[in-house]
Amino acid sequence: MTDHSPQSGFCCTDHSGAAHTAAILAQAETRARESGVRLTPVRRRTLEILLEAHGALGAYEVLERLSAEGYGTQPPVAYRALNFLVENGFAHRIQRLNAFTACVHPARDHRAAFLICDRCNSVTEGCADSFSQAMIEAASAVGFQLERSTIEAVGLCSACAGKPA
Amino acid sequence: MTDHSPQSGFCCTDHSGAAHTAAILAQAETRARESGVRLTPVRRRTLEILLEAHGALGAYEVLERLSAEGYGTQPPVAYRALNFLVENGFAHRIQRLNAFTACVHPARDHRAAFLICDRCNSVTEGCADSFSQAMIEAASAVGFQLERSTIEAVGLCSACAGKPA
DNA sequence: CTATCTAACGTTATATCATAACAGTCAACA
DNA sequence: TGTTGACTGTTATGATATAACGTTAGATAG
Ligand SMILES: [Zn+2]
Ligand SMILES: [Zn+2]
Ligand SMILES: [Zn+2]
Ligand SMILES: [Zn+2]
Repeated sequence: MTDHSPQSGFCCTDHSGAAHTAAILAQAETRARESGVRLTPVRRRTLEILLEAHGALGAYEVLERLSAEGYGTQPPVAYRALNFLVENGFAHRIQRLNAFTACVHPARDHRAAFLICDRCNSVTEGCADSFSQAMIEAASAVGFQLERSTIEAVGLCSACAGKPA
Repeated sequence: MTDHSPQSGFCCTDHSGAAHTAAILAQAETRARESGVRLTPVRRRTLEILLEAHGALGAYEVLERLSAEGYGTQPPVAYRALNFLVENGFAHRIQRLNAFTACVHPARDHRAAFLICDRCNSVTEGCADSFSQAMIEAASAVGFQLERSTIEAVGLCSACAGKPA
């Protein structure tokens, strides 16, 4: 149920358990130390908030929680922390939802793809390394030097697919 | 230079020539007639505006042009026309840019992928039917019923890759 | 131990993107 | 010819994101 190895394609939806949260947070801290970036209190708390969330969170939702806990109350506070997390591989931005989600395997370099449920808005991160490689090659065939890709799929998660419309 | 067949992967960047514009517009009109949707003046003009543009256009850019030509002056005018075009396969939305681009082959059913140049903001539409199929299968392996995907790649177009930074 | 520097944080103000809600128009048609 | 429904337009507002600037606090050089 909980295979985060890079070849596994899409993985499970449930990343909100406390065990996962703690483990992922620990990985993130290790990686931050190794790469010399500072996982400051706001940044760390923002990552925790994302990890505790069931789906992706909008910047203003994150801001609400942060300001309720005594951090800054204005949008840049949330956007700065979130952008830091995204730029350093601790979180991903979900374009379709204008929202952010914690990376489920921040310890390794990877290309991600996302499965977004139309019904319950759950977001599942999967590994898109092979898709990305194929796209880099297809793009290069027309002279385009591909740097990074956004892959977001919309449909029904397994939980919602079972239920009636 | 101008192969729009569905197997060709990414195709050329230059779709702004008058010949292309006219041909694509004609295809769109044919398809609209066939599928019983109404390509009204605002909608048709909006599609022309997208076709004439070199890259993707934001809704407010489209609105500027429309209102300068005597159409409505308020955002819903542009958003309604653009949403109509997207829903009916005449245009695509580029999530990363909050912008819209005319579909280069509105005559056929297809899954699109986009190559977005970081430097000049050009947008190239390519065919992603095979990627999409592969993703549907990968998603189905974890019980996700995939409906549609957004695939957007960022990098340097062939024109910009040659130039100095 | 100070002076200086800089990354990070916080604020105010504003820009940018998008939609809700409702009124007028007009062609289709019972 | 009255009704209907799709379309276009408006006003008003909501949602997302950033620019610009002052403050704080840890790091480093003197
Ligand atoms: Zn990730
Ligand atoms: Zn679901
Ligand atoms: Zn297309
Ligand atoms: Zn370019």
